[in-house]
Amino acid sequence: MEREELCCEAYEVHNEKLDLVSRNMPAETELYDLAELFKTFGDSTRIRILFVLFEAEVCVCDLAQVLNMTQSAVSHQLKILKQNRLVKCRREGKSIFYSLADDHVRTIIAQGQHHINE
Amino acid sequence: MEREELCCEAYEVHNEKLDLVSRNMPAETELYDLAELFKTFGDSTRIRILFVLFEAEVCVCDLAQVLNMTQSAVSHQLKILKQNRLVKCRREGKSIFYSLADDHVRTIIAQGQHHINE
DNA sequence: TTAACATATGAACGATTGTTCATATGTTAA
DNA sequence: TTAACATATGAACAATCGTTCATATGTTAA
Repeated sequence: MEREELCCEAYEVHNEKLDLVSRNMPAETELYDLAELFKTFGDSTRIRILFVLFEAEVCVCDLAQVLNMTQSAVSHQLKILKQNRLVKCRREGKSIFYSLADDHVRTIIAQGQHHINE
Repeated sequence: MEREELCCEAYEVHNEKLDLVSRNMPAETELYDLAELFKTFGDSTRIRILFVLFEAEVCVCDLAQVLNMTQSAVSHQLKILKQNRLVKCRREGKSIFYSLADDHVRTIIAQGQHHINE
């Protein structure tokens, strides 16, 4: 037997399981990146911003008005969403228009909705 | 025109967009629940726990050993995962075995992996 | 019942997070 | 250039979060 001591007094079964687990555990960096991605979805303000972008490409001041937030607060959250590649933006004159970066965002939130509505 | 003042000096277009947005914005409680769900995924310790449960139903002390964490820390995180219905558990003698609550968990994490690996 | 094991939980701590405020950057029209 | 508009950003603050430590609860065997 490989391990000296084990909990639960059920040695063999546990070793089998744990070997299987370590074979399929992603690398440390991927685990960190995954957590970071979901952390980005884990705030109702950012979720609201994303739902706005589901419907339209909008500028920062419109987001602030619709969500009843300060321009600064919106801008800070947009930065986080952009850093995690959930949104992209383009400049048009004085305004900067934000939109969804790709369709994974829709899929992930849709899966989340399925989970909470059952 | 409905609104008195608007930013970006582009009144009509914005009103159209914002009407569309407000029609499709989920209720406050759903936004909050969604954020709460994703917050649960937003920690690398909990992600690691879930990856273990992808492979096997395990007890708390095994999780602690595999993840090199204290039993207490694991137990606290399992409570959060359980509150958000990501895992379920059953007692077998002195041990309590944890497993995935449903397959949404796998799907959501898989979507997350797709997003970060592109 | 008692002792040993497995898990859960409350308090406390440092660390992280989201907002606000003030201000900086960038763009356009005059 | 200057003024006005749109957005970004750094510092500061309260609030939330994850871990640790000590201890409580629950189960089993003796």
